[in-house]
Amino acid sequence: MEAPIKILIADDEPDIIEIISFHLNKLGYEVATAKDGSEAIEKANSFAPDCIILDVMMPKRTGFEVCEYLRSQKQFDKTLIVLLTALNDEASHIKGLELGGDDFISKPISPKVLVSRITALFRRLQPTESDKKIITAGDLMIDISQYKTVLKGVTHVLAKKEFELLYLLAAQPGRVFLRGEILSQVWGNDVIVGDRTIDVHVRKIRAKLGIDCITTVKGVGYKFDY
Amino acid sequence: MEAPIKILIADDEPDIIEIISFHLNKLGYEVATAKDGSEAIEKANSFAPDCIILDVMMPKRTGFEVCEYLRSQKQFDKTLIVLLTALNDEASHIKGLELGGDDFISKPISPKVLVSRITALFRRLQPTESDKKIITAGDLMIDISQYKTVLKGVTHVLAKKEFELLYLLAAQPGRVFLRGEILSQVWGNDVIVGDRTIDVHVRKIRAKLGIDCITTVKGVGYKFDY
DNA sequence: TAGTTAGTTAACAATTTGATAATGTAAACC
DNA sequence: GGTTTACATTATCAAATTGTTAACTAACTA
Repeated sequence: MEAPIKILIADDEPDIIEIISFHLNKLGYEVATAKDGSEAIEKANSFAPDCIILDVMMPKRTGFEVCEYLRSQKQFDKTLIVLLTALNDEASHIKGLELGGDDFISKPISPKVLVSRITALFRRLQPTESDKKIITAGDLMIDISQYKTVLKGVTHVLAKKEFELLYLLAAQPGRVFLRGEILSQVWGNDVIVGDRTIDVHVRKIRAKLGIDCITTVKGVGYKFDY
Repeated sequence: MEAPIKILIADDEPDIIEIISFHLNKLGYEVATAKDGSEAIEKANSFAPDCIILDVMMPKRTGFEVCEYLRSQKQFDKTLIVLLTALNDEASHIKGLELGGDDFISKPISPKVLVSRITALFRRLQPTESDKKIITAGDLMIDISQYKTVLKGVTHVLAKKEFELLYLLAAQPGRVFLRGEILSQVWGNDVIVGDRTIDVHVRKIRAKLGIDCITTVKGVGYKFDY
């Protein structure tokens, strides 16, 4: 995510708001606050936060009501909702989660733990992070999820081994890979192939892309340089 | 998900295992258990659970160690990890989450709350945006609620598996799906079918729609591209 | 119960890919 | 200047992968 992550805190106790804001700000989050349930809904709409921390016991509308409302609105589909409460009874805990809350934390709250839990939730929310593996270098783009390379807007289709070899090198531009490293990474340790095989594949990549993005380091190996 | 959700419980106290298993089973989850850290890792590999509940204090390997190990393995990327502990100190709470845990719960645990929290975590894992029932790409429309595809205004009726395969690929256009992914998503992990089965279905889809919207990536898999 | 449909498998054809050998080339070394 | 060394190039062939067709089975339907 490019823009800073936005978090809305809704609680009627100014002390709580202040201490949580302080910790979240310190970590680079953009924070907005609300002092009751109605304001929480207003701010949710205007601020469009990525995460909303809701005290259950608030004037005007309870955290439960706000949570239920937010969950009924499509634009808050992906918004994390963390419910805070002084009550530690099982029933409200379960109710909070059933209304669509992502976490339910009983007071007294350690700000560090709260922040830690929110971080854990955000981590889970980024499923594409590990999937999206796109390397870009100048006008060359290498996308492993699509198994394709795009150079100056033109897509070039590489064979499996060619692609894997290019991807390995391009993942660490400038770093020289020994022939042995390349063999074990791309071909695996079990397969036994000759040294010349690498040369041939390097040549094919150069030919297909039409650019010399792979540099030979004589007597050592190859590196991606573009 | 077609197949039942699998949960692994690791705790050295048989009572805890029994009561949690009971509740999870009742809700239709498939449950496996382990009595120490080493067994937890073994079972994680053989059982391939969607969620792992780890007691922190276990013989052989602690929950922290197991958690750290699992997070270092790529195949457990998407596996939920819930840590249980008798200690309620802030430091281990934060440590557990930083090691990659998705939730951290202090004992004594209410089984209902535990189950409720796990459900909340799973709910978040479900793709909300791609929950869209209708996929459109150019003049092709794929409607899962009616199980039909409309191309240039003409409705084409695909068989169940054909449709599910097309739907999976079309949900993420351009993304290459490995054969293994396709098998586990469309056919499920338990069913064993040959590789040719996928080819045949792809062929049927191409024939019925009359367009080549599925591209073969040799040695890798298939992708939707239109 | 015969006919239909979906799903799967098997067999073979078509295609692509990968590895190797043979040869060419350029720099390094003596 | 000849020799050696290292890498590049080309051509070829075997192996792997996928496409296609046909046939079989199970479930459903009339």
